[in-house]
Amino acid sequence: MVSTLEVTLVDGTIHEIAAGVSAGEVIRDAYGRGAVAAILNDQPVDLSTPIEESCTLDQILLESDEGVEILRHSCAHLLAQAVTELYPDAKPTIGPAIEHGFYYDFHMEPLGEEDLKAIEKKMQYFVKQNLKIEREEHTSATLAEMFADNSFKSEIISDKLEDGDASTIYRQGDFFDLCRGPHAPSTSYLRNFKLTSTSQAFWRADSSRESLVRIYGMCYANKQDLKARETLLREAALRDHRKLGKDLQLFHIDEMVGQGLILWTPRGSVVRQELQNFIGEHLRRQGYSQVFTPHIGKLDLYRTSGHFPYYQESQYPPLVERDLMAKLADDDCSCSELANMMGEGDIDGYLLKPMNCPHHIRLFASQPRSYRDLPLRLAEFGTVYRWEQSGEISGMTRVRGFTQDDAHLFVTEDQIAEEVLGCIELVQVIFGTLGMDDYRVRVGLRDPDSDKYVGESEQWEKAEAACRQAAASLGVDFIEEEGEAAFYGPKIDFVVKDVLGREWQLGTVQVDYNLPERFELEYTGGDGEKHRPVVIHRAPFGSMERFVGVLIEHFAGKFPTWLAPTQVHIITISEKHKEYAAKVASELKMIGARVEVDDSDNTIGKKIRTHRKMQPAYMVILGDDEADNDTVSIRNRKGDQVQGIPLDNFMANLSAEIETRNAEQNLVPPQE
RNA sequence: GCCACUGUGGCUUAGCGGUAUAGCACCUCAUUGGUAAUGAGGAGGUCGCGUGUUCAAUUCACGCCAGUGGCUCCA
Repeated sequence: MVSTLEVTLVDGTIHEIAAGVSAGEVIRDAYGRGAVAAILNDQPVDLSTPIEESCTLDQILLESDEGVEILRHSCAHLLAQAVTELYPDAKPTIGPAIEHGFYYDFHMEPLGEEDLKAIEKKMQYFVKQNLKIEREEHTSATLAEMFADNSFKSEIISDKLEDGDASTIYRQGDFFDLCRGPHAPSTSYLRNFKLTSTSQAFWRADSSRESLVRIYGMCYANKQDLKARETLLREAALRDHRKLGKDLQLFHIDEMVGQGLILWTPRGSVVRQELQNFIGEHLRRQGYSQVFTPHIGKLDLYRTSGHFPYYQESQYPPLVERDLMAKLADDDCSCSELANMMGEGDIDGYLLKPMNCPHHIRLFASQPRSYRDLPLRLAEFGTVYRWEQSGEISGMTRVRGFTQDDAHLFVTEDQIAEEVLGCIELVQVIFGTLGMDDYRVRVGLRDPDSDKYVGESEQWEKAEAACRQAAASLGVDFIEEEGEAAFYGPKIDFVVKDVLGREWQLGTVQVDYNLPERFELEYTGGDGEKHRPVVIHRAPFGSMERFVGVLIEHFAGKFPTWLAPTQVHIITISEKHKEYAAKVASELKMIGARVEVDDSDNTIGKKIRTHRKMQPAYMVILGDDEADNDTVSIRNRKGDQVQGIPLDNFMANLSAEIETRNAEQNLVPPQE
């Protein structure tokens, strides 16, 4: 007599089944096809799992987030199967699902692009075979035996499993892998995948351990999703600020000048200058004082601040005076001796500044300060230099020299909350004006296990509390992340994504009790006693380079009128209109517009096509009709056009659009 | 810094052991054209840099520089 079990589905219906019937069968009867796995008593399991007791059951749809994640994990196994078949010496290590796909790390000889194609082909072959993916349970002893030839898997087994514990493997064809599952039922579920790239990784992300070959792939539930992702990546490539920066002549990076060093072209400099003017207006309103400080400072300054001892590897090496250098050379001083003497302060030198705060702090300390002077807000577009690893440098977003829209606010403890809020409001005004609403707020805290921070615990706690409180008062979601603090204090960061989904920290506000302590800053309070101020560091753009890089992608090179490197391109119909074009150009320049004239003898279609590439806010076309009536014909970037607009009218509207920093272009009504 | 890949006139690109394609851009001439390419002609390159192999290197090898995708790092 076969016993009968009750299976309760999420919709509340109860199915009576015989013991040993698989979860998949019950689900298929109840919901039809479309599941990739099941949830049995709140545990994700394979569809093939036999039901032995009464239970609750739900399906994981192939098209759901959880379903696709399982698919991606199974696809990682498929990759490992293909790799081990083609390269019998390759040792699989780990292979998880990630956003959009999966990767798998192998201990093997490095692969090239050709190899990737061959692996992909082999994977497709296994997909066609439609191999069953089957779960097997084994004791740790058996598992240790099965994976004896793979030291990585052995390490996992001995680390994660107690003696006598059982765990599972998944088998497809001749291939099997240690894995908890669940997995898709068979390889034919995995057909919508594509291998994307290879890279080096380290076993357990530890660079002192074995170097591994990582293979990345993407995988989706259906063909449309895969195609959509491919299309998105192609479109993203078109918005890439490195490509647009070249096409639109916004910046140049020169081999001869150096890696990660941005040369701003005239057109790019316009964008930067407009942004700086914009922020300058807000600084004046908020009571900031503008300062200028040099690009270098003595090593001792940075020993005091902590920059030199704590972050030596990410700075350019110190500059040493010529006479001292000559003397050291005469004394046969070795490089390591020199480094030691610098580290210990036996000789001094200068550092390219990695941050602006020490200079600003010395400005604060240059005079006796009273509580009446606070808050003292010192602002500077200060250029700083950091030795980023060569492989990490990229376009404008990761560079070695960059200009921060920096400021340091010297405040009393009572003023922290209000001043932090003022900083955050500034960031929000800027992001709002530019239509950047897709950002997240991150409160960066200490990593409790790291010793890279300066200062006392007590001060950190106060500062972290201040940041939390400020973030909470924002009214937007924020997350706290350990290990994301600056070395002198916690911070509130505004993080945006670029077109490829990579995150960049832009605006930042940091509360710092430590540097005032290290520099022994003081002010006289209302009580006549000496008190220590708190420093708030803030940079709403972060760096001009990174911000403009992200902005190029945000606008796809189509800057709003106030930011556009050239705002109006004037195009003549024929030679007869040169004179009128010159007149219009000079009047537009009188109101401060950035204008270019094309009175060449190319055809009108040709000229429009050419100028479109440079993305002016508007093109103005001038012919007989316009010259005779003092009007203009205007064309926007979308190709909408309007004719017979009186020149005065156009100028007034253009001025207004620029002055209000309108993110939209409104001078041409949209066409049907 | 590490791994893989890439580097040909301003841009996109063909080619490959015998100093090199084509398109766009540029210049000249003709054309005076109303909203996404008028026609003809011309000029422009020590094929990233260096060393080696070879009778001969842009092509092969090695080293360096720079870029791309990742890894690691990121005050």
